[in-house]
Amino acid sequence: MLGIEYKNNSNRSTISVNDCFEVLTSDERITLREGSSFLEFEKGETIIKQGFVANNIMLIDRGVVKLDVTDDHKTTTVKLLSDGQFIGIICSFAHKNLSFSAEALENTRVEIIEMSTFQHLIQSNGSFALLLIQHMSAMTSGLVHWMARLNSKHVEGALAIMLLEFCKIYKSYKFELPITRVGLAKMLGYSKESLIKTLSKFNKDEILSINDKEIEVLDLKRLGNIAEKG
Amino acid sequence: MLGIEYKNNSNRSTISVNDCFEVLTSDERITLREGSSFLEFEKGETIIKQGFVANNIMLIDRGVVKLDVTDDHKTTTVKLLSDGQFIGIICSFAHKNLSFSAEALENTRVEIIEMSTFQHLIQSNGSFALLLIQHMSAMTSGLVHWMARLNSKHVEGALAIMLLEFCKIYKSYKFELPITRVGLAKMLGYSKESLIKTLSKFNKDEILSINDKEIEVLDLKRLGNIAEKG
DNA sequence: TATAAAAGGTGTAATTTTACACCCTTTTGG
DNA sequence: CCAAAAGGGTGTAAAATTACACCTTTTATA
Repeated sequence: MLGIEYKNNSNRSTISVNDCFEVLTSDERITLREGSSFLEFEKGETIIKQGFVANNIMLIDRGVVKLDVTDDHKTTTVKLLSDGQFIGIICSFAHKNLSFSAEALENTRVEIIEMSTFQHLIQSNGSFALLLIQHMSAMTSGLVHWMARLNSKHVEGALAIMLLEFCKIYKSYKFELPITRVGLAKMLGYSKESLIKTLSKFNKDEILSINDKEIEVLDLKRLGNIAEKG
Repeated sequence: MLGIEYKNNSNRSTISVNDCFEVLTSDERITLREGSSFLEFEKGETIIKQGFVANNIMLIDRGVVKLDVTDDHKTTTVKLLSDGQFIGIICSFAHKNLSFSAEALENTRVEIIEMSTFQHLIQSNGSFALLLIQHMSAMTSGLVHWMARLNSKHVEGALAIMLLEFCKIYKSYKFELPITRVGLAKMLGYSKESLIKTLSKFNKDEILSINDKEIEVLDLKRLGNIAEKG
C-alpha cells in the first residue's frame, strides 16, 4: 500500500461491506442475488440525481464515483467513492427521495440491490444489521472528517488532499486526472483560475509533474505537508 | 412552529429516536432502562473528548450540545444537537475510540446507554435495527447537507444560517447566545473580527436587535435571504 | 481586592480568492 | 468542414477575509 498516512480516520478494524455480507446465510445470499442486478455507467455519466425515488441500494463493483449534494442551488462534492463502497447508503434509507447525486468519474459497474430485499435482510438477520450499522457509522465518520478537513484548508491544502486521494484510489503516485480542471475546481469549491494556478505552482515547485491530465507526485513529503498545514 | 423553511432536508417522515424505541417489547424496555443512567452537564462543560473509548451511546434528554471534530490540529463544529437527539451516534459504532468531541452549550441532561445493551437490542429486534438505520440515515443526510450548506457561504450567510438554527433550537426569534463571540466565530470557522463586524452590521441594518448576548431577529425575511444567498 | 485573563470592539494593512478580460487550443455537433 | 462551445491558461483589479495593533470592559482568581 502507499505510504500515505491517514491520521484521524484510523482504518484499523473498520467494517467493510464484504464483512457485512459474510454473516448472511446461504439462503439469504440467494435472496440477495435474486434481488439484485448490475448496471454499467460510462465515464462522465450520471448515476443518480438528487430528488429521485430511493428504490435501490447501490454498490460499486468497479469504478470511481463522485458524490454530490445540492443546497441553495449550489452543488458541493462530498466524497469520492471506489470499488466495494455503497453509493450514499448513508442517506438512502432516510427519505423517499434521494438527497444526493452521483456521477461516474471512470467507467463504473454498479450492483443494484432492491431496497425491500435489503430491508428484509436487516430485519431478519441481527448480525447483518449490527455490522451494517457499524459500517455506516465508520463511513459517516470518515465522511464528516473528510469534509471538515477539506473545508478548513485553502486552495493548496485542499488540492493536495484531493491529489493524495486520487493516489489512494488509483493505488499509484502516477495517474490520469478523471475530470477537467474546471470540474476539479468545482469539486473543491474554488474558481477554475485558483485551481489552475495552484496546479501550475505545484508543477513549477517540482511537487508534481503534469502533462495534460497525466499527473505524477514527485515529492510526496511536501505534498503531504501542504495537505496537513495548507 | 417557526416560519423558517428548510428547503433541502425535508423533515417529513423522518424517523425520530422515539420512533425507534417504540417498537421495543416491554422486556426490552426494561433491559434498556437497566443498562442506562443519566448525567448532568453544566453549560460550557465537555461531555466527551475525541479519542476516548466508545463505551456508551448518549442521548440528549434536555439541553443543547455542540459536536466537534478535530483534524490536522484544527477543530470544526459539525452540528448543534438538542432534545431527543443522539450525541454522535452516527460515529459511535465505528471505532473503539470516539471520533468527535461534544460540549454542552446549555445545562444538559444526557441519558447514557451501555453500548453492549444497545448492540444486543439491534441484534435481537429487527424492526428496531431497521428504524435505527433509517434514523441514522436521516441524521447523516442532515449533517452532510448542513455542513455543505454552511461551507459554501461567506460570513454573512454562515452567520445567518447559525442564527436561524438558534431560533429553531430555542423555538423563539428572541434568545440568548449560548456562547461568546469568539466561540461563535470558531464554530463558523471565521475570525472573531469578521464575526463581530458582521453581527454589528446585522444590528445596524435592523435585521437583528442585539444587547450583549440577547439577540432578537427583527427581519426574518432578510435574514433568511442572506442565509440562502450569502 | 488587585490583577491578570478573557471577551468585545474598531481601523488598517496584508493575504487569499474571485472576477474579469483576454487569448489560445481542443472538442463537438450540424 | 466550419462554427460554437468547452477547456486550459495568464495578468490584473476587486472583493472577502484575516491578521495585527490597539483599546475598553467584564470576568476570574490568587
